[in-house]
Amino acid sequence: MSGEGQAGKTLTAVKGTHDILPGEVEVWQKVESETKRWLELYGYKELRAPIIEPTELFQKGTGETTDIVTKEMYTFVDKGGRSITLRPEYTPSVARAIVEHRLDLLGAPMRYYYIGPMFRYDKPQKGRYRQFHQVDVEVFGEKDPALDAEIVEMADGLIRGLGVAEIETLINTVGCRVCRPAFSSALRERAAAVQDRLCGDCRRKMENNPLRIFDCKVEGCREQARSFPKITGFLCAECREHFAAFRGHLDRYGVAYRHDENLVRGLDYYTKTAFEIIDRSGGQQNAVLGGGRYDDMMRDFGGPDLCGIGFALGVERLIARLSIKPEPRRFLYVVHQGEAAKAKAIELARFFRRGGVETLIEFGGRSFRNQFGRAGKLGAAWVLIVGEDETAKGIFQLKDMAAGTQVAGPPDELLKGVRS
RNA sequence: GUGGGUGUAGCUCAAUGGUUAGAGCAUCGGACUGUGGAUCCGAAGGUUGGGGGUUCAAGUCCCCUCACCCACCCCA
Repeated sequence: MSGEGQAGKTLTAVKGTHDILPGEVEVWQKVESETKRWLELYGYKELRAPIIEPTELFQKGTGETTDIVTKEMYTFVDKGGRSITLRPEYTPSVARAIVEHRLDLLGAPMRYYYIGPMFRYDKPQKGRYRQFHQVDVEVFGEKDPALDAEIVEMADGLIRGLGVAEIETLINTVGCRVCRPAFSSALRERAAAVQDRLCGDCRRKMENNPLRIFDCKVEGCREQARSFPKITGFLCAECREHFAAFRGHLDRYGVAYRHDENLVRGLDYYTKTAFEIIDRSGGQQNAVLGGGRYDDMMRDFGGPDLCGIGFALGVERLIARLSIKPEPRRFLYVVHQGEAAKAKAIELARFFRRGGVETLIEFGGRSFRNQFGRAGKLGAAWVLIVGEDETAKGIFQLKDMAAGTQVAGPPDELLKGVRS
């Protein structure tokens, strides 16, 4: 394509965004409906927040130091001079909605889900897009580790239920404000001692987020990281008990998981439980789902002291690993010839649609042969024949395209035949 | 933001620096004006991503640029 401002430029979708066309959209619809059904079995209700939010929401909620906030947000100033951001993630919006509408005073469980687009100004690659879609799940106000286990069991069951078999569920704990500082400084100290053997990125991580050294892909760093202190040795009593109880519940559910001490989450607000579901069949962007607990986020955000836990599932990443073929829809194709028949055909199309049958009628005015050919190619289940004779008698022909059989009758009788 | 790869018809791909850039599939029309996705015949479809350069001559070589793909960073 030609560059900006050049003549002959064709318009294309914005970099990192994609059209989801008929043929593929049916897979999305299936994933969305199955997801909704599954989450609602666990008592979740849909909460729909706007796509745009005040920029400040993410600065406070997601964290000023995160990559998302420092370099990945779509931010603009609106005509009223407000700084607006297309949401890069959903959790802050839910927190805002709870505070704004005082949902915490309703007495109902604060279990929410949402499926929709998120926006991050990343460099696109496989499994990573500038507009992408997440299934987002949030629970606020429940601190029992039984919930942590229930959520992981639900997430695991959702992905398996959709047909991704080669998955692995990873769990870890990242401690809390009481115990993490000691761990961080121990880690920083240890990393500093061997820093000449770490990559540049890790030397940088050493300062602001030493936990992330654990998920570096450079072999030298991985090797060093193996001898680094583990979080489990630093956990406070509360975090230790929480993690033990969480695992106990997972065992009771029979969920297969692996404790990965290197699992850290990218967002600042996580506390205690962290989990991820990855696809084992290879590929780089293999994290299909990630989440954890964030017990301090709501309070830091200026809201009530409510703990929270949740996850986000990447819909594109999930669908890339699915091979489901939705059932083709069965529909009726109306063929007609002549002016009077055309008028009747239009009337009959409406009659069948009102009767609940998907009906397609086209107005090309071609031969019956042509129209039949087209009905066959489009995959019509039935063809309704409306010619001069039929129109005059009020008795029409209905052909079953798969069987090749044909019956005659008045419209209401044919409708019954199609619906049975 | 950093690095690598690829750009030719709607799609998948051909074309030693040398005629008017081709093929398959798809589309449309005809054979075929009351019954099928087949077959045969035909048509349409392109500023070879864009711009500049080298050359008698560029789809092909060089530079720039854009887009897509892949990887890093980070994340879903």
